[in-house]
Amino acid sequence: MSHHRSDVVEHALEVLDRHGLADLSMRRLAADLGVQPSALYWHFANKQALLAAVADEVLRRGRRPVTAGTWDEQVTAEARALRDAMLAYRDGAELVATALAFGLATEDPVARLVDLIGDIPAARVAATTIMHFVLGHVGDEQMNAQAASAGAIVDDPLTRADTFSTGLGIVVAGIAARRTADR
Amino acid sequence: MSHHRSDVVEHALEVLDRHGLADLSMRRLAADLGVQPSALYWHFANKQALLAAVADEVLRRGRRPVTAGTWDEQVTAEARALRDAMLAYRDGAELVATALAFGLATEDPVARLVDLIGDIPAARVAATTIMHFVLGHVGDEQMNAQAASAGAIVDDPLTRADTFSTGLGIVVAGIAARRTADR
DNA sequence: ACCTGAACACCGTTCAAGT
DNA sequence: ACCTGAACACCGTTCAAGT
Repeated sequence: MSHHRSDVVEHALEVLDRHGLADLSMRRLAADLGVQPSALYWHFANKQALLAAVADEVLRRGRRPVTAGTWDEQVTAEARALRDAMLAYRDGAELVATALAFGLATEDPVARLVDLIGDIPAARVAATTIMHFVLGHVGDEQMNAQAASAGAIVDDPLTRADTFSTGLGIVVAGIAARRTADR
Repeated sequence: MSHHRSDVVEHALEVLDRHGLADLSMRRLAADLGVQPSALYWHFANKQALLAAVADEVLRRGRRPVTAGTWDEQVTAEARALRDAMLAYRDGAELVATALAFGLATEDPVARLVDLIGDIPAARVAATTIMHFVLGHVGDEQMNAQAASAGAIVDDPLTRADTFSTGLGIVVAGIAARRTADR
């Protein structure tokens, strides 16, 4: 029986979550779908395009409506939603980071952050700074989680949530300083 | 004739700079050295260890003595030095990011930043936030540089240096707010 | 519209053996 | 101390052909 693009993405998400990004190969995914590797190339031009579609789906599923509040509350909420979206799938941060870096994602979380930060000249730089922070922090979190599950280190989720808040607070405070300076 | 560990790293740096991280394979590097792929495993346990050694060398070559000045001037100078170090080699940021993420690097730029930020509870989080910013920004820069050399986009080095300064200023301002709050 | 079959040009890693 | 030779178990991608 035949598959859609969306079936492939759905299956890729499962392989990702169960085995990690390193094991998400075209050949393994094809085997998982009961299909030849070459069949995937009817749906996607190449592996990067497939991964971009998967990253988009991760971001789409994590999207939250904009909350009421001041700009900094909104930016903070958006950053937390992005963190949750990426934490929901194994290696989510690395996946999203590469998709964004290659410019293949259609979801654009940076654009949403730019809107929330508001009309200052540095809005774009500020938004990508937030995004870099979130990607970097969650990337570290997921690395540590993996090391911990391998028994290499002890991992405290409470501490991780705490450092995220503190780091995010630092960046948001920096943007606040910019905003008052720029008007 | 026989090689040292250091010869291998040196050669890897050349392959990296000429062909990029994606083309830096054990087999290609071995061919470049005039040696069988298996020979590399006498020098390094695996590819990750080899890449960590290369990342260490990139960081080592970019290291600068601590300058005089206030803490924020020193942190800014250190962040700029890290940027320059990674910009000096093609895909330097991605290389260093993965080495640091896997915890295999012996160079520890975050520890240096912690020292410069000083004795506040959030020093470690603040330092990794700076590091995430630098890695993310330079990673984007090197992606764009590659896209530009492929003729896909126009790339203005002046703008890139400018966004780096602005973004760094935001994070440093955020840390400054923390420092005054925490004492 | 969706897939097979077969091929091409690659990977990282191990291990006994050589000098 | 440093390397060869050969093998193992993989990759992504292309393309003619099938239904």
